[in-house]
Amino acid sequence: MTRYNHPTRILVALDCIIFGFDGEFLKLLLIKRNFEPEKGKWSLMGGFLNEEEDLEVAAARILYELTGLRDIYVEQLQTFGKVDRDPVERTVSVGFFALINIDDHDPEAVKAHNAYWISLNDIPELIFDHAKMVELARERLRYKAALHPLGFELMPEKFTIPQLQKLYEAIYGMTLDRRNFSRKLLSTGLLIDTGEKNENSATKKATLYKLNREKYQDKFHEFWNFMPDTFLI
Amino acid sequence: MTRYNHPTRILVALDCIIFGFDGEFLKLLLIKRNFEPEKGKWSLMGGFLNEEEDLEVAAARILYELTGLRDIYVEQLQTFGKVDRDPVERTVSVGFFALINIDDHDPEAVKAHNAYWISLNDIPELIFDHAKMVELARERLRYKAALHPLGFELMPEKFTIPQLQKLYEAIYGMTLDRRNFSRKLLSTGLLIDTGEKNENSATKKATLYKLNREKYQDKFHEFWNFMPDTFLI
DNA sequence: CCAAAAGTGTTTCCCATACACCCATGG
DNA sequence: CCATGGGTGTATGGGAAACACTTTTGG
Repeated sequence: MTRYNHPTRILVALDCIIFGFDGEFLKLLLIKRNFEPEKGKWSLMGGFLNEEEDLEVAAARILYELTGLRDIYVEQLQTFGKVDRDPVERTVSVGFFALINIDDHDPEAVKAHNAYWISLNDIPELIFDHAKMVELARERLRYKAALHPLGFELMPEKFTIPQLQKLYEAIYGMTLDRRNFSRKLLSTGLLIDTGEKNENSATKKATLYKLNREKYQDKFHEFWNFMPDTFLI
Repeated sequence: MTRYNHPTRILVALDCIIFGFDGEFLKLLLIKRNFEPEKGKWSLMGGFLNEEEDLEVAAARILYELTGLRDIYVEQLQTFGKVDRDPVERTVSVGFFALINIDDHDPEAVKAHNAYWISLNDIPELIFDHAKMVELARERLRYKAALHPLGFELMPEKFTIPQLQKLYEAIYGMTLDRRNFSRKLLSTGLLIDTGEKNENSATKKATLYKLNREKYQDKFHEFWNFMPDTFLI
């Protein structure tokens, strides 16, 4: 079998930055490592690329292994390739950015990997360059969520507008005007009124909406404007 | 020396999508391969990642080798990792997106690599998945140039507003209103009037501007709006 | 009846758009 | 003096932002 005449073949790893939202805080699914290397420390969920496996397939495999979920929102973040990023051996790692509904994950799988949902405000020290990956993923979320209706990926099937507003306020660390936010969202035509109300409320029950999936697919790449003009990245 | 107990180490390649603008057309720097594999066919400029070399350093090395330029605009595009993307051997390739002033490149280096500037309208068939890389890079350029003052990277040191408008029209394949474009650009405060005029003109000579580099650095990541609101990706 | 949260309405003001007009230059 | 392209001015409309008010619910 023919091969290239180049000496350097390298381990290719994948690391997944997995976001969730519990109604109040933005969270990441992190692993308290009960295996080597760096046993006992915190890290992202990762794995190695196999010989006969597409890169995206490997990412889906690793995400499924930890969360029990398929067909979730995943995009490539960036590839990290500093020589010394992994002290064990030269490794290039492709970072993947995932958004899931925090209620959908399989608790068994998460527990089996010794993984926990950690608020973005309380991220512990992470191994290797994982902190840099998290920071970049956070910027990417802030960037894209301002322009595209990304936030729905973090919501349950049915949700209220105030819940969605809380998500945006968590992403950007700022408060938003209730009335303008609601109008902006409804004007996108992305919301379908389910006719139901949120029963978990001590006051006026908010309307439960679901996502208009067809329109969401069609218009996802258009530029929208989910944040006030006064907001700057 | 300790190593990971994983069997698959893979060649890591880099491929560079290099954009230039000649005043009329957007162009790519492509290679007519006079070496194996796929000798005689067209491809992007690429190379392999070395053992003791950071990924970004490798990209800069490859770009320097072809153009003779350092400190140009480079960003990671995406990593391509289909199993069969390279028929010679399993190879993962990191795509890099570069913007250069077409007049600055070293013609000797370009000639030595048998490279040519090809208009984006006339891209020939490319090897492997390079056509996909080009398409993605093109989308990235269209995306970012609408939001950030990226276009200046493709301009010479001194340029006129009509020249810049021609660039945007080439990127998006549409005509723009002269007067609104000019106002929008000037209102950013990114342009410094050099006091000189473009002498290569048969009619009224346009003002030559240069980029306000400090402001450009500071404000690059803010959201701007260089395209009409009616424009959708 | 009251407090807290959800929903709807209104006014104002800025800015993007779509125009028209004037200026400079070479032939 | 005229054709071509560069530069400046202006009216208008839509939409974002900043507000006030009403409605629903549980206690």
